[in-house]
Amino acid sequence: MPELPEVEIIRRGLEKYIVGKTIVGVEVRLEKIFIGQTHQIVGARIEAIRRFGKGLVIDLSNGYSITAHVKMTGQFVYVGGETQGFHPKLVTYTHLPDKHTHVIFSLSNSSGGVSRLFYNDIRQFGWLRVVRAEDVLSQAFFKSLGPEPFRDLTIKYFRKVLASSNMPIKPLLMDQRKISGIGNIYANDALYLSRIDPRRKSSSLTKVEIGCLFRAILEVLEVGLKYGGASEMNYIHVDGTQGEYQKHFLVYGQGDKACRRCGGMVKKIKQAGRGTFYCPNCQI
DNA sequence: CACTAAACCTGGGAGC
DNA sequence: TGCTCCCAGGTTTAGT
Repeated sequence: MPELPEVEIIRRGLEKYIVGKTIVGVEVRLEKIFIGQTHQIVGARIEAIRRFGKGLVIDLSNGYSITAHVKMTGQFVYVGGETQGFHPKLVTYTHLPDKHTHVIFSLSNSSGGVSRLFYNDIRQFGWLRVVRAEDVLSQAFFKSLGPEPFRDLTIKYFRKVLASSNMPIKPLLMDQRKISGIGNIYANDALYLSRIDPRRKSSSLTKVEIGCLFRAILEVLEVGLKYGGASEMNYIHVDGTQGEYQKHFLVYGQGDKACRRCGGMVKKIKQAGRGTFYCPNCQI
């Protein structure tokens, strides 16, 4: 379920553990996951980690970058001296690689110590792609992304997008071409927080409702970040620990449970093929 | 162009 | 124990 907060937490983890290290080897165990040639990245130093929407970019010292998308079940897990053996929340990844490990990077630090970064992905939907640094943003995925919260998404643009769409508001929030970073969990929770029915036609929202929803989006993403993301399915941090936001869901995953605001029954419906949770009593 | 539906995959849970 | 069926959701592609 990685959305903006989860991918940002992964970005920070990669920044902490792999920036400054040199790639000394790459083992690709599942060809379709890794698009590119391993010789393009072996020998290069990792310079920076960037994020655009739910996509990651690992910039290397030789003019290449590795772009990545973890989709729903991808994991980057670093195993080295810095992460070994003392985390109370560690989800035990000392047994890596396992059958879901598709790419293994061997890294070395300036004093020659070797560590490893594993890319695991149960459902194999994610991808890693080697591209020239200058071509990253012209790659189809990155090119298609709309503005994102906390960066270039403005209330003015948000009003314009909503006003010009006949879609229900919830699928619109998840449309990465219009706004990037929001997925199913945070779309559900932002609409709940702003008391808006997810089925409402986007263009029917009033100026006040739009302002309220805009603030709710920033709020839920911030809370998600604060708790280290939602480890509902397979998402974990680069050091192998779990996020906690799944313990603080407002309405996501609460089907047939009591609404925490009014006590009414939370309803689950399907919109554009995705599960939608809302309280029919307090979301109007 | 807008929009929908299926495809990509595996694991976990329900029902039998 | 083990079978079938369904569900999870972020793109990506095919189709209307």
